[in-house]
Amino acid sequence: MATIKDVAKKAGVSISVVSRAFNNYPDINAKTREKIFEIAKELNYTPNIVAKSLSSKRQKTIGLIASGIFTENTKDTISFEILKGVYTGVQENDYELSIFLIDSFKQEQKSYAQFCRDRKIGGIIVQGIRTDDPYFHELMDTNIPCVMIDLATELDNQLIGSVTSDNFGASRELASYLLEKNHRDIVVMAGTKETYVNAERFKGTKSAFDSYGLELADEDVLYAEFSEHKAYLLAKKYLQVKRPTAFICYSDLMAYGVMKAVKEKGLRVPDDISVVGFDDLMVSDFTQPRLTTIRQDFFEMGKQSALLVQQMMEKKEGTKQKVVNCELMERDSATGWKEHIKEEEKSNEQTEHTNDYLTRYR
Amino acid sequence: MATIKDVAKKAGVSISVVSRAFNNYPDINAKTREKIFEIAKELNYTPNIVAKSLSSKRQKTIGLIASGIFTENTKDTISFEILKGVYTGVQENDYELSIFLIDSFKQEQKSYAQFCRDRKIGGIIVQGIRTDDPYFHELMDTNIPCVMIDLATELDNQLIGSVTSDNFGASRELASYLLEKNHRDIVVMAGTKETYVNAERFKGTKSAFDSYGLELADEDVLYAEFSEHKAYLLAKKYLQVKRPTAFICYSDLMAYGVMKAVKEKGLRVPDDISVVGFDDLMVSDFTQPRLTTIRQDFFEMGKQSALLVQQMMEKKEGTKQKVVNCELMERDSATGWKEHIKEEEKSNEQTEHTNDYLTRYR
DNA sequence: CTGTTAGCGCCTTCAG
DNA sequence: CTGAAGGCGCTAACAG
Repeated sequence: MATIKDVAKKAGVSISVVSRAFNNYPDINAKTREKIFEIAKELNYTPNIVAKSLSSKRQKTIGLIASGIFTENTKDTISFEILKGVYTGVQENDYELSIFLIDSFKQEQKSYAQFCRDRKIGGIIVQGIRTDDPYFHELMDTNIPCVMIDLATELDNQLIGSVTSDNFGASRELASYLLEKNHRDIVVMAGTKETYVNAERFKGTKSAFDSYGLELADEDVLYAEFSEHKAYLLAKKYLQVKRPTAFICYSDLMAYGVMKAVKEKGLRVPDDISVVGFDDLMVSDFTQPRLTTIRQDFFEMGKQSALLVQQMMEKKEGTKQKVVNCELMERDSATGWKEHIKEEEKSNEQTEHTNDYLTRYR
Repeated sequence: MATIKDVAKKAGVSISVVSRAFNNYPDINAKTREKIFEIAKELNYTPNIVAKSLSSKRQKTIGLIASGIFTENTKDTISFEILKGVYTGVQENDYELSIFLIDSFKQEQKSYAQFCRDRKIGGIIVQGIRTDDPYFHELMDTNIPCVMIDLATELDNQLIGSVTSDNFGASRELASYLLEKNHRDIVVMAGTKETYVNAERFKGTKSAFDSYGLELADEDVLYAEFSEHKAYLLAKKYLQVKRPTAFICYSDLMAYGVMKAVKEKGLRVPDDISVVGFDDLMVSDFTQPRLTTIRQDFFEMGKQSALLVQQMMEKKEGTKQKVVNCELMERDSATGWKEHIKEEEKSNEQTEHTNDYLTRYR
């Protein structure tokens, strides 16, 4: 375990020179610097991050605070994708990552702000935490730069950034997709009303309806709080009185619930009712039928968050709101309304071919 | 940001007393201790972990080194489960966790040992790294306690522990399950031969065959390196010449590949050929048909690893090899072999265990 | 039981 | 361009 001292001694300079060399200070003789690096390599020396973090003025560690990871549906692997993205972005510029996973069940939650102080965390990324979380507000009141994933920020706070999917655009595209296919009796299985992503998606849906001169009736908008089971129950109830031609769901999980309700009603997806989702979870490529949905690039969102928070930590200028594009994954759970009836009549045999193989290579 | 100094001053004691109070030293007056805690709470003080880690003799941070997370099949969410388990186990006892994700594609890998030194890591958990990784050996040569997940350890090194699934037992159960259902033409889609888990699973399979007086022919054991696509290709090729009644796959991913090959051959799963897997990935509950497989409890494995490495760091006695139980998930991809059932009906059950049988099916 | 005194390994003024 | 010196916040002997 070589320390900075060893390097300094062997190089015949003082430790402060070594330190400066390693931190890319400009005021070091090129030769000295070179020699130092040489010796460092020889001695297999790398700066101790802990000591560095303790003594240094500027923080180099980023905190990722994620909630709901333990309680969330196991089909839901979004947090992992985000984590991978964050890790990638953090590592790219030699920052350190410290993760803090919140379990909303456990009582003994610790203050996020304290978590940061104790670890000398200089910038943080929050994901999946609720805006009414008291610790969240405490955190916002610190002077630590913070980027939020999928959370709105009306506050014009220079210390707060955000990264989200293009919820509006994607949602608009999704609704348009159905509208183009002549669906007119559409019900929206929304998530949690107060939520930022929900609001954005709803705007997108409405915007698409607007373009067609259509309106969304209140009774055709259901709120299932992003829960598979609640969506199932709501859809089931709805189908007892009405028969729409399509469901737009604001999450894949809810789409699964809806599909279940539709099937239990003795109806077919998509022949009788089309169902589309939002997220593109892994499982959506394996449902029966495969779910047409919006793919969110969670990895990219994580990575962008890391990059953004670094930018803020380094006090560089730049936009503090990043939007990541989505992609419509056209699969088998939605079909044209009316047209498909004709199609079905003329070609019965073709259809069997499509659903057969589950395993596909991308 | 209150520091230990502030608390000491306000409490009218020296900082070392505060330090000792917080570290539960016995030689502190109960009243003093109480007062210190009181003031600490008042000042909202908690010890700075970085400073602690720098100055303390005993290390309190655990490293998780995981490989293959970025390159692995996206259906494969095993690493995430392990991570969650590790996090849980680490947090339970106020250790710190530092993660190190290796991307085998990237050239610029860093030394694991250095990673540990730089962070004052006192114990580490490795997952998914290959035994022929040079950095791995360097790590083993340090005096840092290390627990390996799903890796064998013949070495009787006091600094090395391991946590694995009960690969042998589960595999034996899996084969027995098929054997009981009268399958006799079974092919094994194995993983990577040199791998610990593969060897254990293979032993399990053989053990089950032994109990039935059967043997496994070499040509009926295929090695697909745990790859979905390779398994698909191997199965496809195999089916061109032979027609087994069942496939035992040493991973779910490979089972998907096999199912695909079976279906492409115009055969049905499980009516014509049964297929079973190992892992129980999320997707296995959604394949068509749903995959019968062995569920591994990766969360528990992660948690046990964390607990074990702590035990080693604290130099406590105890077993250094932990085995986590698996569970057979009986779903729809395997069924009884009908022709055998008929045969059996006419003949005596006793004959089943004779040598006749063995020769007949060799 | 408590205080004093060195560090842990590095960064960062401030002189020179 | 380089060196000396004083921390960062805490732990750990060692006296008292």
